[in-house]
Amino acid sequence: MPSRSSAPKLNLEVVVETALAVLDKDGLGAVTTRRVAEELGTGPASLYAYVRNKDELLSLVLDKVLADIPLPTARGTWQQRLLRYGRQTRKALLAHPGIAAVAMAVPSTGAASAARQDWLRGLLCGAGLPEEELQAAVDSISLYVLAGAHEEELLTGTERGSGAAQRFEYGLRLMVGGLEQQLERHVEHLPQHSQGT
Amino acid sequence: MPSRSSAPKLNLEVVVETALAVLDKDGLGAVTTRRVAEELGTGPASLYAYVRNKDELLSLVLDKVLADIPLPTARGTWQQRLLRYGRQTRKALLAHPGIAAVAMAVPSTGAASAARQDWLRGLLCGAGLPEEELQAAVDSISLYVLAGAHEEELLTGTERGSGAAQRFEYGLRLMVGGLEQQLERHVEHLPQHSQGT
DNA sequence: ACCTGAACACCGTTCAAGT
DNA sequence: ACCTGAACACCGTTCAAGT
Repeated sequence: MPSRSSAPKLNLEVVVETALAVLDKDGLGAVTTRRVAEELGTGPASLYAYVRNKDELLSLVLDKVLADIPLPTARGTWQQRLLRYGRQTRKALLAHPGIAAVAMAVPSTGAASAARQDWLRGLLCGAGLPEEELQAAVDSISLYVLAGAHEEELLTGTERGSGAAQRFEYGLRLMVGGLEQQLERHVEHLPQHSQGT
Repeated sequence: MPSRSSAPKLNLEVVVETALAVLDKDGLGAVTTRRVAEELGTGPASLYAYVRNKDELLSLVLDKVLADIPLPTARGTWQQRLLRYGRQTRKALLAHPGIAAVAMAVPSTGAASAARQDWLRGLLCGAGLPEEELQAAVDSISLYVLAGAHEEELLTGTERGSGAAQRFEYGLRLMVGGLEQQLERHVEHLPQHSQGT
């Protein structure tokens, strides 16, 4: 309504959406400031009104993808929920080829990333993992899931049969098994602990 | 001795060594075809007599680093040897900041990489892991070690206190614990199996 | 404040030409 | 066969200038 300024043609949200659209269509290599700007009908310099640099743009694209990944429901054991978390995250990342490479390359700032870490933390805390191990456990799981998806991204069509999915599942189960073992050790040492499920 | 051709000024080994020296001195970002060529007193085009492209050069640099990492001795349990493998690999990769990023980015071809995978395979086979699980287990361990080192590389000096090393150790132990659990399951189902160590 | 054309300082790679 | 200068087709980012 005020006449003193025309509405901006661009905004941060549309810049991030456009970058994600380019990634989905032509891969991470196609996400250049020039290409994103071109898609918006302008030049690369225009993006810098909304973003400090290309890394920040990629971080925002990553967080947008993470924000759209559902978190598992509370049904089932913590093991089942952790496995579902890993599978859902892997599947969602692979739907945007190249985004896992971004996740490995840029520090995981962003609200969606933090929310997912908090969810994992709550899950493992509820399972009985002691406070001093929570962060290390959350980091290990997060790292494995992101790295596994990233490795699958690199495989060409022929190599990425069902084998890759099964290897991902196997490693995820190894970590779940390791956590179970860790919990047993604490139960031994703290026999008064009440055990749920 | 033959006069019909002068000795080449360059060879593949010196190109790879120079690229690694640049990486060690100024980081992965400084490893450009121009910089490596300049260090050799020539232009970037000269490298292409020895290397198909930059990715191949980086693969060779990676394999050179991997070849210099010692493999643990046969002393101790398989768990102890696996932990030593992980710690030694992490330490050696972190001595060349940026090389873990290369390991995550390029497919792990190369003789040294294959030799290390074979060593892991032999270790887990000796531990009693069934044939059909070996590849998945080797891949999971390799992936975790490389990704863990890569993540640590990204941390700046202040963030990379002892916390990062402890988180790496924790995740590595989770995988070892998961493998132990996996082995117990197979012992249950194959009670005639003779168990060593 | 928002936007932009043009330029700067780089890249990886190719190729014709030299020896 | 080995080597190279020069060019090609790109990059991310900056900045003065416009509105």
